[in-house]
Amino acid sequence: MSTILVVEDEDAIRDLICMNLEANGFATDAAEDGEEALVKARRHPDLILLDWMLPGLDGLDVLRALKASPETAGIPVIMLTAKGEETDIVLGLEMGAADYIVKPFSNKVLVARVRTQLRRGGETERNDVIRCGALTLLPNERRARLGDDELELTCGEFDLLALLAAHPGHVYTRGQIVARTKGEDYPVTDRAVDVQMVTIRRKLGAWGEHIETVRGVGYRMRP
Amino acid sequence: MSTILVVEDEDAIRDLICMNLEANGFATDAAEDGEEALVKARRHPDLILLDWMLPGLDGLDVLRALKASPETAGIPVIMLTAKGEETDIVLGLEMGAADYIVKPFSNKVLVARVRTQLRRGGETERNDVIRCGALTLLPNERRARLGDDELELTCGEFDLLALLAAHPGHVYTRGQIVARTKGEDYPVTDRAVDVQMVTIRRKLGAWGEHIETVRGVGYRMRP
DNA sequence: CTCCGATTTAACGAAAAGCTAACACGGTTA
DNA sequence: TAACCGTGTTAGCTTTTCGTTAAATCGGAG
Repeated sequence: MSTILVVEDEDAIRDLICMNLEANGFATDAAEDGEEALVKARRHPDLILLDWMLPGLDGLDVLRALKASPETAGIPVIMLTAKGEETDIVLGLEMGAADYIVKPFSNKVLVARVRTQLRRGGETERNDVIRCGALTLLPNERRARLGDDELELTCGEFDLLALLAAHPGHVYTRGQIVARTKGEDYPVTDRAVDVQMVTIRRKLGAWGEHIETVRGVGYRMRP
Repeated sequence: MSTILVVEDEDAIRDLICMNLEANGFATDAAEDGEEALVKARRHPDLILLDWMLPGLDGLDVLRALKASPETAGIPVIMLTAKGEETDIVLGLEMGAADYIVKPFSNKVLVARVRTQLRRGGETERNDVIRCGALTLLPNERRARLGDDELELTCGEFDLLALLAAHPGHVYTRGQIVARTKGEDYPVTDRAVDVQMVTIRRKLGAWGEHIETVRGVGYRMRP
């Protein structure tokens, strides 16, 4: 599922946009000013909807900061502008914004535009890599390496490992693991997670120790 | 230099757009109806500006035809629509249009949008030769060679192979494969991909091993 | 040290995913 | 019209993965 970061200072509009996006199957994150936006952009949203008129840092400042950091430069940004800010629009597009939408806009247009950008983002290879100690995961290629050795992981094992490795130190309950690798309300026993964990640990060999069991809670990956 | 195909039935507007683009360093080609557009699209323009209200074939028809042909499907299309054609806009974007501009528009906005699309397009595709190990694909001529032997591939087989070979290592799901070789929402079973894969592998002989099945996900090409 | 609940682990069977042959359909050619 | 080609679907078969069960093991509180 794709996550959209919505940056907009007016509560009502922000909530409306978020609700609308969620109704269409997107996850959302929200920020109400430029600084919050820059912080939350580090969480790797798939797309950012950026209001142009913000208190403090304005849209252009935020966009410039986003494009300046390699970590966030690849995230497509759609500007939200009011009528008559045409100069800003050109500036924004030349600064690297992917698109703009003029307020007021309809829900349908918003969603269609978002989809277009996401589709495109999927096409251009975003070569992201998940690294955690000696472990390297390539989600695009669905390959895993430990040091220089290729690991033979099944689909489910890869997803589970990717979840833990993407957030080292974070503890996930078995329920969360199932929800995030199989989908919400996927009907399985908690034991299923344990079992999969066993085979993963076995495949990781000695390095398997880095997956810690947090008794009574779940599992965590140590970097 | 990039060439833009401008499809617009009103002479005055078409000339205006062309002049404007040329003043900004683009080459232009012009068509005044849908059929002419489809013919001229075969000349590989870098981008198409497509008016939505055309005599005869309308914009949607033209877009559909463009996306249906592998030869032209990759060319980004920006729709030119009048105010209040919101339904059309959504339709167009979902049919694969890259963007839209609402008339009347300023020259600056037009050029900025065109640049945005070209920048994007230029980053990705437009390679004359796709090479992956012993495999060589010539998209322009639609020919394929394995070592020194010419391969007899059907149209669909070529597209599929080109997709995988253009991004070695990258795993594509069956859905993505269909979407990118046949078009978004093309109605086929996933099995269709498997079947095509069988014949491709057979034609590749021993080298077919380089196409790996990633169980639970899709297919991947090993360099 | 003992007990109890939580976790690890092996084993088994069910379910899913993939491969492939056979067939169906529409379009083009002889 | 018949034969052919490209393309999809269907269905049977094989391989792999997944989930449950149940027994063994572990860890910490008392």
